[in-house]
Amino acid sequence: MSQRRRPTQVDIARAAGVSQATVSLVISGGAASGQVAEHTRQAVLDAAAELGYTVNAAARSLRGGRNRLLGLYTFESVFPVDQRDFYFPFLLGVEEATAEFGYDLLLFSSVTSGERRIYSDGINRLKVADGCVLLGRHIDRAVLADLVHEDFPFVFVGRREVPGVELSYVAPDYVGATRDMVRRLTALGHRRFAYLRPADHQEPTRDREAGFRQGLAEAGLPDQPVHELPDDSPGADAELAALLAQWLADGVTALLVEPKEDDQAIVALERVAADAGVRIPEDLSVALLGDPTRSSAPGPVRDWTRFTLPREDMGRAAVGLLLELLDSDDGPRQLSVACAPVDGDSVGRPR
Amino acid sequence: MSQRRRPTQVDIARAAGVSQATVSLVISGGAASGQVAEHTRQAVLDAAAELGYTVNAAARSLRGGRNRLLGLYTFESVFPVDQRDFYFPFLLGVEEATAEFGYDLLLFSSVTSGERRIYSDGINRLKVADGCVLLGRHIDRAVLADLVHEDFPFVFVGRREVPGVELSYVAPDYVGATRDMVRRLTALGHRRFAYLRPADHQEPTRDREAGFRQGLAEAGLPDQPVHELPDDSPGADAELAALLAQWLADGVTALLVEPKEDDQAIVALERVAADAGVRIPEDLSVALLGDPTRSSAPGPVRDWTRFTLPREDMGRAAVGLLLELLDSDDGPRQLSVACAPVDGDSVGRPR
DNA sequence: GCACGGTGTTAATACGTATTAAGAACCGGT
DNA sequence: ACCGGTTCTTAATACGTATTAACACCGTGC
Repeated sequence: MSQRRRPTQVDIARAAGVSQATVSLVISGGAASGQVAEHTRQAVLDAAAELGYTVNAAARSLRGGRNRLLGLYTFESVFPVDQRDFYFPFLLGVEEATAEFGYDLLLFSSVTSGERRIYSDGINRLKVADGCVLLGRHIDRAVLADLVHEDFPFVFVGRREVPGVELSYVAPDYVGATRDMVRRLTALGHRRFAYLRPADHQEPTRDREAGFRQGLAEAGLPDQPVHELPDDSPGADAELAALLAQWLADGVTALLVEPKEDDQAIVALERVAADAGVRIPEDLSVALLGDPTRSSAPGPVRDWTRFTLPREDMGRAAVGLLLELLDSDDGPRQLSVACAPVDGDSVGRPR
Repeated sequence: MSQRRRPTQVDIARAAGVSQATVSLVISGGAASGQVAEHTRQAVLDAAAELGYTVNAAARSLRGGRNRLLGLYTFESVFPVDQRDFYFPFLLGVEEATAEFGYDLLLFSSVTSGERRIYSDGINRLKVADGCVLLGRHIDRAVLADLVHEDFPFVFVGRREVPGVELSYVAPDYVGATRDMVRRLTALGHRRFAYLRPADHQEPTRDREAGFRQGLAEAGLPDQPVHELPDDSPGADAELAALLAQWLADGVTALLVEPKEDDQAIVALERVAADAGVRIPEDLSVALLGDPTRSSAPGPVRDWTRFTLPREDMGRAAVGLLLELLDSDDGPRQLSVACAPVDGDSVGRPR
């Protein structure tokens, strides 16, 4: 492959008999390009095609122009190209909306020195793109603050807080959806609840819990116990069995569970309930506060009562919000997306 | 988005009492930076830290050339983000290898004026990336020739020929795999064959057919009939039933089928054989010359005897070849990838 | 004292693009 | 003929960085 110098706008200008500034007006196609006469415009395009011209993305970025590239970056260790990945539908929504808006999608998946990072040697790699959608549960909050400080346009998928800065994000309304789930359960007659959440305290977890407490307060019920999902250590089943026994002894008739991104905890819950002879929903109603992942356990899959977050729609909405940010001088924005209830069959009237 | 100006190397230079060139030497850390005195270097780093300096990647790229982006473009009308898409595994392989080599992957999926094209107003959009992997069965051969003429580095996935130019590609060895399949069937005792192929005459179809004829010649057998897969028009089943009847009357004991990208033809074949009371493989052995797609028909899925092409590996190999092209001045290259046999249960001894 | 080599810094420049104010040409009205 | 407005093009400049040859200074040897 010969390393021929690529043609620049100066080359096009010479070939078309105009100035480089005119070439730029035509090629960049902005509002000012309307000033250019049609015959001049055509001469420039002909010359560009003949010489095989294409824009130098770096030069355009340096000058503050746009490359019509939107980036996608995840803080998770695995890039979401596996269809079973929780984040895969977000990628589909992002890809679809990006294409529709006439942008190409840049997957920031490169690994250097065994790691994938936004900042490498102080250089923000994301700036190759005009803006970026960010995914992931376990974020680096310092990196987010850095992105805000350098005014790099991004939209995070999910609600996140970083002290001292305001972020743009598209987030499911977990507060409302969880409150509605409690409302539904109390309408069925449930008065005693238990609640299982992941051990970390990320914002989505805190939002669901806030919705839980709102739902209880609405129904005039006292605060009720919140527990952490056991991890997958050897004693986890025994721990869960003990919790289950305690709940039943306390008169708990409904359990709310925030699913993790794998289905291990839900599989364990079903196993422990079956071992204890507890039927779902006859003896204990169980509602999930989100979608379970595709089950990797053998056997029929339960149709859980839950709410579902529209992941593809959220990916699309993130792109829409990001493009709004690119087009305006306003500050960070937040968008809330409703979750949809799914009836399922894991909830019934209390015994 | 507030428009605060970010600190530049000129600002650092002023704060440290040195020139911008000295700042650049320190920050870029190349071989030449060893010339800078330690106390000067420290003053620069202190000033950079105090002012919150980060490198502008676009300016650095403009000065140096490459963006470390590899592109992916498909000539198919749908971008392969659906996991059932024939091309999805290629995308997975491309993404994985691209990340490993420290490049980010740019999906050229943008749609303008209702279309997705490489050349728009004569401008090659792919050139935002350093090079590009191309996919698709129904290609625009003129576009490929244009890419070659402008020395744009690309690798096509699959063997393709364009008059007057030589292309770089990674291709399955369909000739060898089909010849081996014929060899296997003749070893089982089959002497009379029928062959079904798609109606178009793309290179992969021609390669398989060449392998078929090689296998026959090896076994000292005369040429045998080649037919086109019926389309999905109303009379297609009748047409296929007539062919089946003719084959059986002629003593055909083995059928070779090149699968299309959908499974419609294979579903039809199974239906027609069952209607005619022809059992596979007892009455007629059937071997597929490639992978069938995931079946959309209800019921158990047959384990077809076939060869399989390693689509993810091919995606990876395409990236490897593309990076070789980027790093060398040599001309176009071709790489052949072996297909793996799958025993399946649709082939047996002739009656 | 002069010449040479080594060390350290910098002025100048280039990379390729986008923007803007200025200039030129043209047209219509008075 | 002159003036003002419109259309179109362009000279000049900026964006932020990396590179290179030139320069200044110092030390050493003759």
